[in-house]
Amino acid sequence: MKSAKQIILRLFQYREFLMRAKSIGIKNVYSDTLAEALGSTATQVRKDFSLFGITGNKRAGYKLDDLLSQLSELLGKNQKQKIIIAGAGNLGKALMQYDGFKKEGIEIVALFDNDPVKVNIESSPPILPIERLFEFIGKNKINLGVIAVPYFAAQQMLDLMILAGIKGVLNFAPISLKSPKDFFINDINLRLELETVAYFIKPLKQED
Amino acid sequence: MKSAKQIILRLFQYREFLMRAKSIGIKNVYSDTLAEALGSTATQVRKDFSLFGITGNKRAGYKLDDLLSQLSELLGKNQKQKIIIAGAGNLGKALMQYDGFKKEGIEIVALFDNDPVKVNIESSPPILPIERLFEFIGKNKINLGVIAVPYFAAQQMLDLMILAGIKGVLNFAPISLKSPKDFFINDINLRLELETVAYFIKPLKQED
DNA sequence: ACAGTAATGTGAAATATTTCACATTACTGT
DNA sequence: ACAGTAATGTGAAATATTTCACATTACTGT
Ligand SMILES: NC(=O)c1ccc[n+]([C@@H]2O[C@H](COP(=O)([O-])OP(=O)(O)OC[C@H]3O[C@@H](n4cnc5c(N)ncnc54)[C@H](O)[C@@H]3O)[C@@H](O)[C@H]2O)c1
Ligand SMILES: NC(=O)c1ccc[n+]([C@@H]2O[C@H](COP(=O)([O-])OP(=O)(O)OC[C@H]3O[C@@H](n4cnc5c(N)ncnc54)[C@H](O)[C@@H]3O)[C@@H](O)[C@H]2O)c1
Repeated sequence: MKSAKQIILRLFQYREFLMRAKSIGIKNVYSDTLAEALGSTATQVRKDFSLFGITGNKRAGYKLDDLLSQLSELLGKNQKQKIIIAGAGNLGKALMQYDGFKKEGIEIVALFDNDPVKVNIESSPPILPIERLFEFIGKNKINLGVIAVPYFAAQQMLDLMILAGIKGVLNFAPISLKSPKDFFINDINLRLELETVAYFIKPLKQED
Repeated sequence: MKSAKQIILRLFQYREFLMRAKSIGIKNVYSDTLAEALGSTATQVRKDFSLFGITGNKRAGYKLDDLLSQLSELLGKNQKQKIIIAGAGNLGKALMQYDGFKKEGIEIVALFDNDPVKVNIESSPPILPIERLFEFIGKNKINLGVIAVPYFAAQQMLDLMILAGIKGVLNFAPISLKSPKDFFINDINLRLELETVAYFIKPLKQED
């Protein structure tokens, strides 16, 4: 099984749509429905399912509840996920205040910062001094971290997290981090994502 | 020329690294240097360049300044880019306060919100009432927008932006938006990005 | 001056991903 | 009861992307 990041992201998107469809009372969907919703194709949808052994009903599409539970199981959404965030700046706090994680079983259990002004053990989740990161990860068996510190602090933060037992991170620092092969890093560089849009909307010169 | 989003993103990453390398006094780089820096391969780097007609010096790699200016030209970084943000919530404000855009020629000229409490025409950039979005885009010839409103408001926001003359958006709302074919949308769903990491660090069952 | 070599640049091969084409199947309607 | 059909599921084909292999070239060192 390859499970490239792309396919997994699509499976999450299918699930996302299905949950919304369920909430408005829909009971059955077709590969076509999913395709339409994501701007993809019906074949793509069925191929994705086929790759993971997810099946529907010939002629009658997919029972929404069944499909949803198959996807949830596959994607590991039946377990809760605790995460910590390194860096309680603009982005760290935006994530902290976002209310969309909880209902998907993602709990931000703490943020960490080296700026005493940012520290606030009373907030929910608490913002703790960075010195407590290592111990906290171990004690609470956290395996997923978010890196929202400036780029020059990102590698040391990652090293510390790895040492403490973290297995994968979502990294917002605009720098390519080094890690062991079995460690999973998902890099998101928001500025580059913005610049990419800018590139594609530029009037083309003589490209063909 | 295909110019898939992926390649363009890599070109931006090369540029990113080169700027940092330049700042520490490096004058020459090799495809190997770039590959190492991004966790890619030297062939990939040269192939990417080759596809866009970027050339170096056989045997002597690339002169950093030359390469940088070729990439900058190609990626359209010689022009400034003005952008607006719809939604001055957690994420909109995080972007507003981020200081890394300006030095890359990206200027957030205004945010827009329908919550009077959020509006602040004195801030820099100003947070304006949503009613002014349409007129503002037209007057200031903005062609790039960011969607940072809740998902239920995202499509109407996009429609409005398109009507006003926007050519592409970075969309944070967790929903697949409909737009004309020649309109460019870059979707970023932060929750799914986090869930993807969670998926990959799960102890595998019997996948092979 | 020139041999050795370490780099680029790029077709071709390999691999990954998407799309096509169609056999299979179960529902629907009479 | 059964013919028609509208859907799935999936090998095979097509396409896209990455990697290989190596000819070319210009620098380096003597
Ligand atoms: N905010 C954005 O819109 C945006 C856009 C693109 C990229 N990014 C990147 O995301 C990351 C976070 O951005 P931000 O805007 O939240 O930055 P920020 O400066 O607002 O916050 C960074 C936080 O990290 C803390 N910090 C610094 N060094 C630390 C250390 N060694 N240990 C612990 N904490 C430390 C700081 O005290 C601060 O609170 C940065 O790498 C930034 O380049 C952010
Ligand atoms: N903050 C995060 O970490 C995070 C994570 C994942 C996804 N998202 C997505 O990003 C988007 C923004 O998230 P956020 O956390 O900033 O949300 P938020 O609720 O903090 O901010 C949304 C803002 O949009 C404004 N708004 C609502 N309807 C509007 C309308 N019709 N016109 C103009 N303004 C309107 C609200 O007043 C608010 O200020 C949302 O779609 C959210 O689902 C955010």
